[in-house]
Amino acid sequence: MRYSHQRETIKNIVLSTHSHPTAEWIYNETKRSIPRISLGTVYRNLKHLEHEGLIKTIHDGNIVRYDCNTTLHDHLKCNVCGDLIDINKTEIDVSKNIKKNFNFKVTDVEMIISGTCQKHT
Amino acid sequence: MRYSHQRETIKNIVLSTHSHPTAEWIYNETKRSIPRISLGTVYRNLKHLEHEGLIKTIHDGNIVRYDCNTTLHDHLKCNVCGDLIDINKTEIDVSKNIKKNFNFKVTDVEMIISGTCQKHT
DNA sequence: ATAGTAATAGTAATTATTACTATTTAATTG
DNA sequence: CAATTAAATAGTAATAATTACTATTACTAT
Repeated sequence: MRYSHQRETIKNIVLSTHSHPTAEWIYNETKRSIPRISLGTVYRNLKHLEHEGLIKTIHDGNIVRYDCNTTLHDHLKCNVCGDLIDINKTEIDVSKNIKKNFNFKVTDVEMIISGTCQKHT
Repeated sequence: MRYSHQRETIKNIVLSTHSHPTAEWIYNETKRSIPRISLGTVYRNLKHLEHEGLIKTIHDGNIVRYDCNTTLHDHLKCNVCGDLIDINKTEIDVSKNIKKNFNFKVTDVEMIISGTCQKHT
């Protein structure tokens, strides 16, 4: 992987926020220091960074977001303000704890566990 | 809600499969009995059916699927064949059980719990 | 310094979904 | 039953997010 100023800038921007930004937000932030950057460059480098394990893609409904927290964790999504709040795996083992620990009123849970099913053993 | 042959057909198709179909698949199935049906009609009626609580939307990465199982449950997604396997809430309380109960090798977990955060109390 | 090739900018293409509008059709009423 | 009314549809256009394409730029090794 050859050095590029654009990728370095994108990396620093994503790694410096915990706000789960979208590609569009990252694009606009990057434009502040590299005004002529291309949106395609942002997408390409986000893919590279994910492939290197530096960031993770998260699917917030049909909105794709990027997360600098690559540890195994989940999210609480507020339906009013849209915020995503990080929670650790251990904290969700009993879903009743969410109300107590986060003062968060749960209305829906969407979880997809990925892996390999029994057909491919 | 006025009766429509199109909506009735779409409803029957979605309710008769547990394969978590996409809008495109439902569109093609519906065309078999209503060849001139419009894709917009499919999307509009899937929204209606969801609004009535008859079906649920699930987000499989960036692919939107529809589920006739409206009970609170999650999914195992196989990275090899793409299948989504229904699992009940109680079965995931301890994630180690997944390997044992489903012979499913977990590589990633994506979960979003929706609701209202403490800022809106 | 130059050559070679990866990365970029800018634009076009693609895909999924929604919006729009003239026409059709289900329900209502006389 | 025929006429009326408004909801639903078909067909098409528009939108949004992402990817593909290509000529140009700029790292890096020699």
